[in-house]
Amino acid sequence: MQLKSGRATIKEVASAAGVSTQTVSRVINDRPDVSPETRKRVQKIIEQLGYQPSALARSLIRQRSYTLGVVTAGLKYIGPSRTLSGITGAAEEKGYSLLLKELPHFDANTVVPIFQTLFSRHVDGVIWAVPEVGENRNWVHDLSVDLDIPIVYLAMKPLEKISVVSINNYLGGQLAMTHLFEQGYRHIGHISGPLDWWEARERMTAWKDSLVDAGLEAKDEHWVEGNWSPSSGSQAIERLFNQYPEMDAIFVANDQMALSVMQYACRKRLHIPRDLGVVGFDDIPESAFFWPPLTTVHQDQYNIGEVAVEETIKLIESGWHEHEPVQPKSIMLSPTLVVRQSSLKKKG
Amino acid sequence: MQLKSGRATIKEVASAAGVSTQTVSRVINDRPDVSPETRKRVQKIIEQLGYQPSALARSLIRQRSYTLGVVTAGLKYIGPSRTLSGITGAAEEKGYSLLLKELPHFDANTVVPIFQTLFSRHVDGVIWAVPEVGENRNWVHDLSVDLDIPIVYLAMKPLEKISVVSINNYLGGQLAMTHLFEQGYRHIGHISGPLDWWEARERMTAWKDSLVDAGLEAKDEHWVEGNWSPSSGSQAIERLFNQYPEMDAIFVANDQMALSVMQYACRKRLHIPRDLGVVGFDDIPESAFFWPPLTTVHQDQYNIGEVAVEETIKLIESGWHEHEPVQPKSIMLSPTLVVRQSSLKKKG
DNA sequence: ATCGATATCGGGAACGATAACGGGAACGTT
DNA sequence: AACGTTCCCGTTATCGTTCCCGATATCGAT
Repeated sequence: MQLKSGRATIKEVASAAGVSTQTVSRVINDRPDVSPETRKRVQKIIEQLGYQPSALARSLIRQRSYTLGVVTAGLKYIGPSRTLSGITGAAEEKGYSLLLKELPHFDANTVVPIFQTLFSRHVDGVIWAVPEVGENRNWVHDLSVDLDIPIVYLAMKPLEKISVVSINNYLGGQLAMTHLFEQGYRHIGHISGPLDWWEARERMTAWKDSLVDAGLEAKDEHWVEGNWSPSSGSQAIERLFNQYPEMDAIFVANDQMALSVMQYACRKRLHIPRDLGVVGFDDIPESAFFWPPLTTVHQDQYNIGEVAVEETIKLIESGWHEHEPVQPKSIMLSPTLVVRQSSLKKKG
Repeated sequence: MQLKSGRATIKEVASAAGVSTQTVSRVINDRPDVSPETRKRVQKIIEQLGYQPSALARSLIRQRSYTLGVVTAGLKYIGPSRTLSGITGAAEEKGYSLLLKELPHFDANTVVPIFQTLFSRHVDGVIWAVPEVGENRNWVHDLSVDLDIPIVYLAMKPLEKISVVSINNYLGGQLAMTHLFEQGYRHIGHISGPLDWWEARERMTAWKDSLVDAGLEAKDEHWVEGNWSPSSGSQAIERLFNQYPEMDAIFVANDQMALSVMQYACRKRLHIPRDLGVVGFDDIPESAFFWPPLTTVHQDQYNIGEVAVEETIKLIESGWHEHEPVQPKSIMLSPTLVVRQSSLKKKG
């Protein structure tokens, strides 16, 4: 079959088949009132000309584009891109196309022009795949009031009356801490992510609450704020050991920082997990091949993207058949703990 | 300013301002024949209504959409997503939107429906950001003959009469090998990527040629094929040491596999770089924090995306002003060597 | 007073498709 | 024979813009 970049139009097909454009339209939309012979004849011409209906023209006349706007940030990190991958997969399956925008940074305040572009292209819905950092959530939310298309937010604090899909970061932190307790660690430090991130605050709070619930202390000297990067992890672990020499385990807010913690331990001749238990967060592919292999909280970022698409489309299409409008809701996905050697004091 | 998802149309603006739609059109396109007062009045109404011209309708009537189709694969890996990030950055800057498609795998033969979707949405050009694996290049190329919109290919072998943007993988391999020679290593093994990848073949050939050029042997027992993953690296290094016990250095085709080589060395009490020099490829962020830090070939994948967008737009817009049509060309970007401890035998 | 040039604006068609409606042919029903 | 159905297909209007052309007004020059 040949592709001619959609140059053939419905008119050419119509005149080649000796029918009206309306009839051609009926054929390509599988509508009933066309005689079998005519249908066959038209289909043959369509095949010959490599005709393909213009999605643009269609979007204009029907008032839907079957297009989703996706706003992301930090594609150079593995998390956001995995989520994006989930989005492309699910969108493809549902027959939706994607218009992609990427913020220059996580808390970039360039929201207005981005939404303008998306709206001018008549997207049916928007997936705001930008983690909640600083005030960025409010910038979007202020715009989206009274919007007549659905928005689904990712990786932010669940709120009333809007759709949010997030990993339960707090639960993830609890899983990590419970595991460390079970292994007999009692002096557990924490390297957090940057605290303007909602996800970092959740993980941090879980660390603190878990300690308190276990009747242990969570002093300010027991944790340090990092910025997700390996190099910030290096600095953090150094400071932390100065402030908290008795520390025998550490819950690190992501795997990249955990990696540099382990490198530090290696340099200082500290044995992991004997002298220091380490648990990370994210489960990046390298984690299983660190030395020792890293215990970490696994989150299925691909699945976040899939769920987001499904939610968005549900909201969109519920608007078509008026009877039972779907309400926005928040969805919390549960992470799991992957236990590897870096935290196995008991029988490691 | 309020956003109403583009509900206001040019007609409403026109009647609200008491002019024809034509005049409104002239105002929003900054055309001269409008009186200053009228212009101001129209602009005010536009502001009030939050009017935004429909990019869809525009794309239909002008015959260009200012939209690029981007086909990618393997977004769950860091390389493709960095490139995608470069694409979004450059496209944003040039005022183009992106329609994103992701192949389910690198050598998926679902090319036809993907192109159909893109064409039906009237993209002005396509960036084929899928590395050359197996026959996937031909599937696309067969379709793209006689196409009236430009296609720019990424990460594949340069060819006549088409536009390709690639990293010079062969040069990267040479950089790695030259460096190992300089450090005094003579028995250099190789773990390649999967050889249906063009990039893997290039790196492998560079390894082989470099050995031969240096008057050394490159036997079949001196290298093993991996599949980019850390676990394949584990298996490969094990096999390789059995086949090639004298090996004193190794050039690994990517950092993830190099990581597991180093983990293997750690288990076997081999000292890096003394007993085994290691050089990787990619320069993933973790590499600087492996133990020891990994010497690797750095490729600027973000820049590939940027260059691809620039090339595509150059080809597109050269078609508008007919006088000097730009010819497709191949661009090879040079990688650089990042020297870290894993290969510094001399003065490490 | 007439003409031509310039500035300003609007009408109609078109881009490629669909929805709503209407009309003719063939058929059966009364 | 008159009527209503059903099947099939075409006409017209529309989506939101822009382009081509023409219309009017103004003003200085003849």
